[in-house]
Amino acid sequence: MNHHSNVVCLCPLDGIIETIGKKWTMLLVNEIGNHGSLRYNNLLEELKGISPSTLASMLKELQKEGIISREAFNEIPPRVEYTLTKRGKELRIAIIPLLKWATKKGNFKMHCNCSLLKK
Amino acid sequence: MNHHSNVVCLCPLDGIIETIGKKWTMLLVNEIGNHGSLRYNNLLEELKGISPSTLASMLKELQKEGIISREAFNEIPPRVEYTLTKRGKELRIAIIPLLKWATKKGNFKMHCNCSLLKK
DNA sequence: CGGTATCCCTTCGGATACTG
DNA sequence: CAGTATCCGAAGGGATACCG
Repeated sequence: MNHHSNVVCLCPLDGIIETIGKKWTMLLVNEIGNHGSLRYNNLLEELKGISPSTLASMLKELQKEGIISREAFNEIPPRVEYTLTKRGKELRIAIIPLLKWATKKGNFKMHCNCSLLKK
Repeated sequence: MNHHSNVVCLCPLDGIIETIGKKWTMLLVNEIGNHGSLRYNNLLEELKGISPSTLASMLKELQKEGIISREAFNEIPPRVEYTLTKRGKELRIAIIPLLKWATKKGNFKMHCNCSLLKK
């Protein structure tokens, strides 16, 4: 029997799904991805509604997962920049099918300007 | 400037990400998808560890999202079967890139038998 | 500027017992 | 068999004040 042909298992997702599913994760990945790099206070403004403590803990978690990287510059005033790692950029690509799937919900009206979803 | 060319927005994910990110969602979708259809008590066994109340609430949420459908048969003893909708099947396909992404984590060892991830 | 510390509320989800 | 009802602990995440 070849009923394995379209059997999917989810073990690769173990652990990481808990990170990805969190309220701010994809928004954060996306915001950084769209800008190239961002600073802590930029993110605090752009992600309207996130609290400083939540942002700080998310940034740490995403670093731990190898999705973003943090670079601190020795300046006054201090400057810290967050960027996507290679793996983080790949994540951003990997969710596009999911975005397209979500877009196809009957009542969804596109009000964004995302070339990757246009067709 | 054409910096929009690879700008991604996540508005399609509004709402649905909270469902997808929940602990049991993808496991449930997958389990039903792999079997074709399953009954409440089957799911209770297969998804080792899920509690009856959690399962019930997840099943309702996934129905509301149009991902699974419920069919009740008028028999004694009662029989109820859950299957994926067309949209649910599409979801299952849409997350494969995410699975492949997760698989590429340096330390991940494949111990499943999923033909869709084999190459 | 880039965070911590503290407090607090809500939601998630497990355990168990019960029901139509 | 297919769920509900009740109770509960743990985790997510917001508000605010403060720190190096």
